[in-house]
Amino acid sequence: MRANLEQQVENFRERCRAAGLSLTHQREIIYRAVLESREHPSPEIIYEKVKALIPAISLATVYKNIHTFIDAGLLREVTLHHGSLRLEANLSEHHHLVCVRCKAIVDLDESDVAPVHLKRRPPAGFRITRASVEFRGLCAACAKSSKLTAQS
Amino acid sequence: MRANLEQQVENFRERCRAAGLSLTHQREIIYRAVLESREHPSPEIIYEKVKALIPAISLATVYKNIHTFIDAGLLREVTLHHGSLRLEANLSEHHHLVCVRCKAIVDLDESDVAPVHLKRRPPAGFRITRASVEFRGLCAACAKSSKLTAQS
DNA sequence: GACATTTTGATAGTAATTATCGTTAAATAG
DNA sequence: CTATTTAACGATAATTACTATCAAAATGTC
Ligand SMILES: [Mn+2]
Ligand SMILES: [Mn+2]
Ligand SMILES: [Zn+2]
Ligand SMILES: [Zn+2]
Repeated sequence: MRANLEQQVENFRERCRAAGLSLTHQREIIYRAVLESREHPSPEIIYEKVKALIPAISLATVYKNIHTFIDAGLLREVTLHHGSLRLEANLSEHHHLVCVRCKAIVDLDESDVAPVHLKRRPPAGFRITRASVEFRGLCAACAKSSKLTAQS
Repeated sequence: MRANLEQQVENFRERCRAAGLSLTHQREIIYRAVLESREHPSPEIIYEKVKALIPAISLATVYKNIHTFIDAGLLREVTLHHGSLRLEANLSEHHHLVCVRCKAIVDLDESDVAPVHLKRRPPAGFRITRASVEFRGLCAACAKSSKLTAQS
């Protein structure tokens, strides 16, 4: 499941070529920085790490490449809703259906999903208070208007 | 599961009193606006809805009260990571453990979780491409430093 | 290596959110 | 019911995260 680093970097180079992306020094360093991070880093964190290796790098370059990589399917974003706060008053346990295109969020009742549970003990003394499932996909409207555009 | 509106508003009033929060006109209108929204609205959307009823309301008031409500457990945020983009290079199907306090995200292997699946047909022609579980709770470090502060 | 095309770095600009502060409304005491 | 205290509000400046612009530099192709 966890291929070795150089193998993943080689795969990265191939996918860049396939996607017609120039293989720049910056790109490889940025990609490696994410690859080596276990903590699901923010662009700022990546910027700090990359700056240690390429002091002259611009924050804009980091952001631009992160988006390039996401579009090419080389990286993924943890949540589709980092753009702004999204609220709900429904405090009952339930799940969500999210459209990767328009970001719509639809509630799914708890009873509509097979019970989720962690088989192993949570790592490192973590106390779990709730669990919910996020189903990602395309809503009907978006599916109609787009016939496959590299999606997470 | 879906109590009637006025009942929920009455519950809201009680919880405000219990939490020592003044019952202002603005608060009730804001809370109702979220309660009546099925679409997991952003603060801007709530602001627009509320403005129709209280034209002089300030956007800052909407934001402040939303946070007051979240802190009091009256509302919940859909994602704990709306502050900034969080990345991952792990493209395999897996799940997450998230600390509600420090926002740390830890990977859980797919094999550690009972298989998730939707029992019913997805509503309205939604095409699901992937599903992942988010377990929320407190990491060991945060559990140590906080003995219960109203958490989602 | 020369040329066309991308990408980069610097920086100005924008969107979402938060802080500040003087004014107003809610809660409480009398 | 009125006065007083305290919490909340509205206007707006400030901050944070991100995006657009554009001239200079690096890539890829022949
Ligand atoms: Mn919901
Ligand atoms: Mn992950
Ligand atoms: Zn959609
Ligand atoms: Zn924590």
